[in-house]
Amino acid sequence: MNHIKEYRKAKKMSQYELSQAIGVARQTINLIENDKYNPSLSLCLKLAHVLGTDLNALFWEEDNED
Amino acid sequence: MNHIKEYRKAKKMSQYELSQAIGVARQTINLIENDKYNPSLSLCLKLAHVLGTDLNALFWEEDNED
DNA sequence: CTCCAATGTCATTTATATATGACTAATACT
DNA sequence: AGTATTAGTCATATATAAATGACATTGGAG
Repeated sequence: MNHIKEYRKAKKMSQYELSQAIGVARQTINLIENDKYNPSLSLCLKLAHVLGTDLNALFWEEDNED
Repeated sequence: MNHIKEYRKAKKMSQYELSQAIGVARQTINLIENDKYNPSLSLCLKLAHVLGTDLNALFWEEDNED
């Protein structure tokens, strides 16, 4: 799971607005928020910048490896 | 630019060893280290785990606004 | 120097991220 | 009640990440 939706809501943006700000399709945002697939690094970087945060805040889970 | 090569060298791993540890082809590691393309988030996460670091350390550049 | 491991690179193929258009289901507002 | 906006989802098409096999180059060790 990622935290895109939380950060997007905090910015009071719709999926459409976020998609336009980044330059991707609305469906792409929707699929990523719902973990339907696996965005590219460059898209992750754009998301982090537009949402005013960083990669770890959006995508990093400190997991235990067992 | 990313910092994969530095972290890989710090672990004294070859591109091949890193690729095997992650489960991708050696060429994939090579291309990513040389910024030839744009890895997926899941691959970035695996890299960070195997290299004992996190997403920001490997891929985040804090751009200053001046 | 030779030998070998590590790296860079190329061409081809396969898997999948992303785009596009459409439709439905909520949610919000009058 | 309605209408508009937002969000979830589907099917199809395209771009590109990643796999594979091969070959050339570099760098280090003997």
